[in-house]
Amino acid sequence: MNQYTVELRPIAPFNFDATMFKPAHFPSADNAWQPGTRWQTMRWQGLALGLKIENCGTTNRPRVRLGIWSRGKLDPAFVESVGAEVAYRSSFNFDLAEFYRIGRADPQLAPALRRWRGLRPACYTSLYEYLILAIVLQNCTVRRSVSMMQTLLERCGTQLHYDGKTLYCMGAPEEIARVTEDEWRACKFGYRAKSIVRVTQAFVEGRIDEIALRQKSRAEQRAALTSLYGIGPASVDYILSDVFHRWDEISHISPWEQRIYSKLFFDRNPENPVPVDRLFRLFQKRFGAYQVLAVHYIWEDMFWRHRHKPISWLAPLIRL
DNA sequence: CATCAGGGCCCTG
DNA sequence: CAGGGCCCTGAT
Repeated sequence: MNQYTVELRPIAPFNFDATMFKPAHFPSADNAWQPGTRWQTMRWQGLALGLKIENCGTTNRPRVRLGIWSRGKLDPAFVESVGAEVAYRSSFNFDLAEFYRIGRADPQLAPALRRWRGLRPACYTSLYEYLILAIVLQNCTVRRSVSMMQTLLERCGTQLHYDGKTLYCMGAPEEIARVTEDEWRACKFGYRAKSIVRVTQAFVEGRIDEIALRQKSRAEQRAALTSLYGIGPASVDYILSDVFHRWDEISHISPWEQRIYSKLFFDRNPENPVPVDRLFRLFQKRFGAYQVLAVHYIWEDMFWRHRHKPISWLAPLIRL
């Protein structure tokens, strides 16, 4: 394996661990984390890369060392582009100042901002990989989603050994396209098999260009995503925020999130949740243009606390 | 054992 | 635009 290094400097403040590890995510064989280090595979321009993202700075003077492992040689421009993509995906260059100025006035948000100062939303995958994830999340428990992701990695992924880790890198759309709908059904993907095949086909045929879509309007992004078979309002809402960094709108709340939000924001018994319209109004009124960020901070704060010491009301709401 | 809802979406009427 | 069907799984 060839190895390369890039230095990155996120805008301060930067909380490395709260940005590079999200305790609410389920484990996946394409990444590993320990405090100060995230290992993450990445399919970039068709190449399977092993990344090591290391904290070399502090919250106020952030520095990140990005190690890149590759089977083939990489030219300097390619290496730079990997660095830029990692910075984009984890919002290294987003200035949190305005959000903090507004958020500090909110009595519920302020403590979370203090505890997690420098936390940024992060999506460690490409749009294509996120679409696949969105499909395997639909209508199933965490265990089943984990199993389907593992199947995808084992069947179509590339196993990488680097820096003492063994991780899978997700296959390119062309590789996933070699598996038929019937084969996915045999792997217990159920009706999602059809969605996997059709979304993959859209990428193989070049009908979706993630980089170009980043510059388009919200409406154009929504239309492009909705046109994909198996991608509806819930998946689109996650993608608009996680992949395209639109942090000013929450337009979909699923029942399990509704129960958690009801407890968090209204201290309601999750079995008797408040209507989603009330949640939408609350988010809009209290957090306005930063509602996705505000909810993310409160959400992550809850999951870090849960990880440290299980929260009794939360456990039954997470369907394992 | 049977039934059913579920971390959506598509399609039909 | 409301509601049934869809693959499976786990809860009852």
